[in-house]
Amino acid sequence: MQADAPEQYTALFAKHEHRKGLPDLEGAEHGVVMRFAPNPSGPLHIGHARAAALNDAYVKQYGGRYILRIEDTDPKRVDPDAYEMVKEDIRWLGLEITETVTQSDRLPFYYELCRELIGRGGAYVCTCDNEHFKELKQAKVACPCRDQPVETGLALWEKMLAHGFSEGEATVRVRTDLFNPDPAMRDFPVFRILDAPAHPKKPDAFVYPLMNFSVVADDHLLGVTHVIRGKDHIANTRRQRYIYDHFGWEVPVYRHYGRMGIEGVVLSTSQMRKGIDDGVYTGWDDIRLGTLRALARRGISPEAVKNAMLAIGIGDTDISFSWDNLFAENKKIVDPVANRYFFVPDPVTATIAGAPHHVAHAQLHPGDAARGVRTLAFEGSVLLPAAELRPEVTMVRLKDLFNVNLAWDGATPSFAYAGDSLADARAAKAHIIQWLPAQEAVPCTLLTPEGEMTGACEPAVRSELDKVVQFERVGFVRIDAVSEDGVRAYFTHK
RNA sequence: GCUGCUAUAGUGUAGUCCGGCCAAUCAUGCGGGCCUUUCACGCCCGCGACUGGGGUUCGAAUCCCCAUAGCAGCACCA
Repeated sequence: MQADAPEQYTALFAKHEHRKGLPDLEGAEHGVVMRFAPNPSGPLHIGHARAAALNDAYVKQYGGRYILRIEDTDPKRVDPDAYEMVKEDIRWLGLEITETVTQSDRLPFYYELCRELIGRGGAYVCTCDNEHFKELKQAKVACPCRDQPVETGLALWEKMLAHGFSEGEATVRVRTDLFNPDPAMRDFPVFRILDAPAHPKKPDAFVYPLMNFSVVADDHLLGVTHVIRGKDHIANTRRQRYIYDHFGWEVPVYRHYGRMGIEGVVLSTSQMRKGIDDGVYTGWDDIRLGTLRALARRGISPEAVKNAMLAIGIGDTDISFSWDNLFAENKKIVDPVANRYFFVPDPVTATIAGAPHHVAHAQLHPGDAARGVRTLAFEGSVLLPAAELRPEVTMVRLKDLFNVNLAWDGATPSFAYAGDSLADARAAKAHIIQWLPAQEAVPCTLLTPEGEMTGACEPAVRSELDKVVQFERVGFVRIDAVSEDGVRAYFTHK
């Protein structure tokens, strides 16, 4: 059979091979041009990461260009600091951006295209009151401006550009279909006048394109072939087709992925900004926020973020984002590289009777002896985690050191050296716990989503600033700050 | 209300276009075990899903209809 019909044979089995990776994009065989188009209202958050990572992955898969387009055509929603923050976040994510455009730099280009669109009869200048227009639209009735001759439209457009109208007095509308069953499609606006606030980058501007116009203009001029965005843009895609049709341009391939619910962090830019201003959050990287910089501060690697987003993919179903899955991706990346250290939460000082002085050597990484060891000198007393010292506990083993017997006088334990034998500890089912030499422990605050945990860590942790390490038996943490007073670490995950 | 989209285990995802190999994939999570001087890593075993109801068919996760649920849009935001 295999020899007779090899093609059918392979097809038979290909069908049920389980696909991994992203689905193919139609028409992408010869490369793609894609874009990531954030609004500069604040730093990027997890929601942005999905669009950013998906587009990035497809450009890498098919080859081509990846455009960063800053969509700053609404001065009300522009934070001047966001331009730089967005770029920082993109660098952190490791996107392979090939070029960057900023829409506020391109206003003359949009104006020229608008002139052309009006000239083609594809748009008109509407001077109706906005509320009135809405009523007409609902009733599928043309507003008086709709029938204006092309010359009138062009003249009114020039008047707009000459500031002959103020805010709200004139808007450019695309001629679509008043009988479209979806009222959202009917003669939607593409340019409006905004007298205030001034645009942070273009203080003299007052005629602004709406997103549906600038996006089409740029996508066409930049040669964008494929667009992957959230399904909140489905209606915009349909609107944009009208503009493409008026110009006679070729339409890109679109994919709209479903809504992603994210729990446990704040994502709304306005809410974040208010919280920062009010002093509720320490900044854009406060770990209670869903920004990428907050994730970075918690010790999440950019690769983990991208991998998690690619695993979610471009399905149009609404999904809920899983922190567990992100953490699992991160652990795969971080576990092989993170050095191990002792951190003793809620430390109790214990003087151990009868113990010889001893220098312990603990591996920096259990899977990689070549990385070397940390040395901890035992000189009589140690710090132990209070949670391990419960009245029913009669023996513990200090990891990489020796065994300790506990004798309880009521609630007060006393500690005595119990030999070096690991076998003894195993026989006694003693917990193997982390410890620190009392004389050289460094104060350490561990910040978790649940709150602050105070404790102490090894002195060597001081050299791990900005790195993710594992506090043995506690979890992975990122060393956020090192000072005279000690170490501050953020809990990443188990 | 109008317009459109979607529905696979706790979570994410493959399979759905072109019905049979699907008593349904992989990951994560959870439970158990092994390994281990970490409650990490690794390995093994297990748990767990085709929204409901009709229809077409020899045969339906896959096609059709209805229901239900969720989501998006109906901005001079992006």
